[in-house]
Amino acid sequence: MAQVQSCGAAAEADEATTRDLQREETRERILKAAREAFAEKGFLGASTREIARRANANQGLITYHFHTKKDLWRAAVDSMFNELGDRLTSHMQAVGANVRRQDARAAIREYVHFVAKYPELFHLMVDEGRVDDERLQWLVDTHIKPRYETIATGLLKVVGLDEAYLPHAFYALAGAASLIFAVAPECRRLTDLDPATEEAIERHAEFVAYLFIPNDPA
Amino acid sequence: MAQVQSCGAAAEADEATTRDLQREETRERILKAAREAFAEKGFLGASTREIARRANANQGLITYHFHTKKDLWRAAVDSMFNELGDRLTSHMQAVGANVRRQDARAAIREYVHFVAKYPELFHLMVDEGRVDDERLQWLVDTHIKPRYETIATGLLKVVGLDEAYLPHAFYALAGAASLIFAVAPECRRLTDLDPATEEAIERHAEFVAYLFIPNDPA
DNA sequence: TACTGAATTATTCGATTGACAAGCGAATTC
DNA sequence: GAATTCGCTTGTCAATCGAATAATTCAGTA
Repeated sequence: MAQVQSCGAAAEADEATTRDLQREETRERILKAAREAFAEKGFLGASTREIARRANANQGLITYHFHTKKDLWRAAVDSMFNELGDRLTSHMQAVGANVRRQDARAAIREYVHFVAKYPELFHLMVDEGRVDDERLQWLVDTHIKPRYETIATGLLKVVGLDEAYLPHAFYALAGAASLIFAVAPECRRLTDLDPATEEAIERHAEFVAYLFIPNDPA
Repeated sequence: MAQVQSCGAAAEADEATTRDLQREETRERILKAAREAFAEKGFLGASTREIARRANANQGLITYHFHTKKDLWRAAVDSMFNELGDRLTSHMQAVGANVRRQDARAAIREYVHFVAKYPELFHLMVDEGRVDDERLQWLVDTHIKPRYETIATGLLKVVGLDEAYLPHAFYALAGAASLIFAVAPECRRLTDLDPATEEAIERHAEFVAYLFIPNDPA
């Protein structure tokens, strides 16, 4: 992940720059620690000192590289959505214009696997979605809205869904797909199932897929 | 909400006790404010000073009546779950031993209406369910486990559900029912729907009920 | 009425938070 | 090789947190 501009034929300055390498390396180290910490403790629960400690970096470096804690959080969310959004949109685009039920189920399966691998995204959404502040506005506009459009149109096409039910279906799907992984420790304590196992993920994916897109076309 | 032991025929001391009345009244006022504040800001985001301000009470009263902030939170959770238990179990018992699909749908409807009224319960579950600490253990053992049993057996009876899918169905239902209300500000910003309105709640209840218990018995 | 004890207030404490300023020292540049 | 840039460290600041303590008010009792 510590890649710098490795392309050779550039016009301006792109020397090896040992300094830039280390700069990017520590920046990435902090970012990774921030993602983990925010996922575990939430925005308020994770302190910049703990993030720095996780990243084996000085606390002052956070201010130096990311200005404020909020900006660090923003960068962490960005990196998550970028890394993981690619998976989903590419899958959706592969499905194409005329979606069939099997394709839609596969997309839901992909979505479930996605949220299972990165439950911190769900935590972020729930953490930020409850208070209507400037952070939420940024989150919705830059990341959630485009994803909503994609999923929504897909659901409209496949299942004969009244447009009025669209928000309901969207949030029902998101919740049904994500919650079990978001509260995995609780699930382990409540049942004898570990949601993190591959079989549990696949079983949940199948359940949710057939829940929203049943066999009978009705 | 400021009811005291109004029953007359008691053995020991149950004088009118103007003081006990006021004591219980302020206690309840703080509890209500705490529930609201915890729902909006989360456990860390809500300060005891803000809770006291909301309750029109002095901050010291929180320590006096509830000892610590965690105990206040615990009491808030208790009061919420007790109300949920009353509503849901009475509804479940009315359903009786041989559950029919319509009855099960009604129960789900009731559940949706409840989580719509108290989205803070979902926030609590997500907040606490992600870290396996002593708070989670208490939460699962005292509140979630009994509710899990109830809902699980209900689902097993009505829908022909493989027991292996039980945890998946439970969390899928909880997530599908709750998320849209838990992130209501986000939903308002994302769509043109306000999940807090009565019609939106009922529409969501109907959607979820028929999602998990479709018309065709198959 | 004088007294008592509980409910409430006012004040303060130690700890932790995010953020900042000054300086160091190695890498870079001239 | 001297000068300088810049990633980084150290130390510190005001603000805010939960909680404890002392002071005060006031209803109930004898």
